[in-house]
Amino acid sequence: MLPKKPAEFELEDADTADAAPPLDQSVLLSLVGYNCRRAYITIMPLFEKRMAKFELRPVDFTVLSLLKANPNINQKRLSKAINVSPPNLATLLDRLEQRDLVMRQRNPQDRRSQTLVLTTAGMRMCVKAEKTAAELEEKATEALNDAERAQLITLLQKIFISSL
Amino acid sequence: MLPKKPAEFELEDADTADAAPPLDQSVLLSLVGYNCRRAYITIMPLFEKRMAKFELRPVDFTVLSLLKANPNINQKRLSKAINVSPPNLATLLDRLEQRDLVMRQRNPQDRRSQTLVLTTAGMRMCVKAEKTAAELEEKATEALNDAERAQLITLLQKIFISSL
DNA sequence: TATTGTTATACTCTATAACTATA
DNA sequence: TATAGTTATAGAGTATAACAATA
Repeated sequence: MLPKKPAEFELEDADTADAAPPLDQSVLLSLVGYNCRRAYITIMPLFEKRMAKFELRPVDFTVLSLLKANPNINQKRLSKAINVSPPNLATLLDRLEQRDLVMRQRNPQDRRSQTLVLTTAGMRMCVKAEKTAAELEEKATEALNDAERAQLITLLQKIFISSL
Repeated sequence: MLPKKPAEFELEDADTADAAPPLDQSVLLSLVGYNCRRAYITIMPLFEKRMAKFELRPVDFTVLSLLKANPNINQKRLSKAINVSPPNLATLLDRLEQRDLVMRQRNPQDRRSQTLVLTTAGMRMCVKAEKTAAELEEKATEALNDAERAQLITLLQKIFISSL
C-alpha cells in the first residue's frame, strides 16, 4: 500500500506527479460519516482477503457468526439484524445451504417461517473464520493501542446503539 | 426508526415477534470494521436525505467539496483521492458538468489532462451543501459530546491516515 | 386479510478492457 | 512507448413487485 519509490517523488514535478501535495480535505475530514467510510474502506480489503480462503464475503461471515451465537432464529429476524432484504437473504442462504454450511428447517409451530442453524461444517468454518477475524483486528488497528481500540468501538456504538 | 407501539411487544410471543430478544452480536461488535460499517450505515441515510434537496449523492458532494478546496486539480488526482476509477469519475463529471456545477478545461501545458474547477453555481451549491453537512453532523452524532466526537474522528483517522 | 419466504427483475455501483488524444 | 481521459460493457450489490404457502 505504501509508495514503493518515495525517494523519487521529489524529483518529479510537484504539480503533475502522482505524489503531488496532498489534497486539502479539511471539510470532509471534519465529518464523522466520511471518516467512518474511509476507515471502513481501509479495513475491508484486508478482511475480504483473509475471508477469501474460506470463500466467504463479509456478509456471509456475518450470517455464520450470528447463526452461531443465535441458533434457530428465522429469516425475518436475521434479515432485519443484518440489513439485508428478504429476497437477497433468500439467495444468500441458498448458496450457504448448497455448500452445506447452514440448514433451513420449517418451524412446526408456524410453517410459514424457517429456523436457521449452522451445520457441523458451518460451525467449524465459523470458528476458524472468527479466529481469523480476531487476528485481523490487530493488523487493521495496529495504529491504535488497546485502550484506543476499545474507546473507538465504544464511540462508534454510541452512534448506532439505538438501532440494535 | 423507533418502534411505534412498544407497549404491545410484551403481548406477543417473544420467539416470533419482531421485537424478540435482541440478537447476540458480541463477536461482531468486537470488530472495528463491523462497528465502522454499522455507524456508517446509520449516518448515511440521514446524509443522503439532506443532500437529496441538492440532488447530490454523497460522492457528488465529496467531489464538489474537494474541488472547492483544491481548484484546478486534474481528474487523475481526484480519482485517486476519492477512490473512484477514472471511467466512473468521467461519467460522474459528465453529469456535474451538464448541470453547470463544474468545468473541465484542457491543461495548456499538457493537453492530455484536464483541470477541474467549480462554476459559480457549483461554488454556491457547495457552500450550501457543506453547511447542511455540518448541521447534520450534530444530528448524526447527538449521542456524543464535543470531546467524544473529536476523539472519535482522531481515532478513525489513525486507521486510514497512511492512505491520505 | 396478514405474514414468511421466494422468484423474477430492475437499478445502482463498481470494475475492466479497449479506445482516442496527446506526450 | 506511456499517460489522461473516454466509451462500452460486465459484474456485484441492492431494491422492488408479484407470487405461493401458511396463518
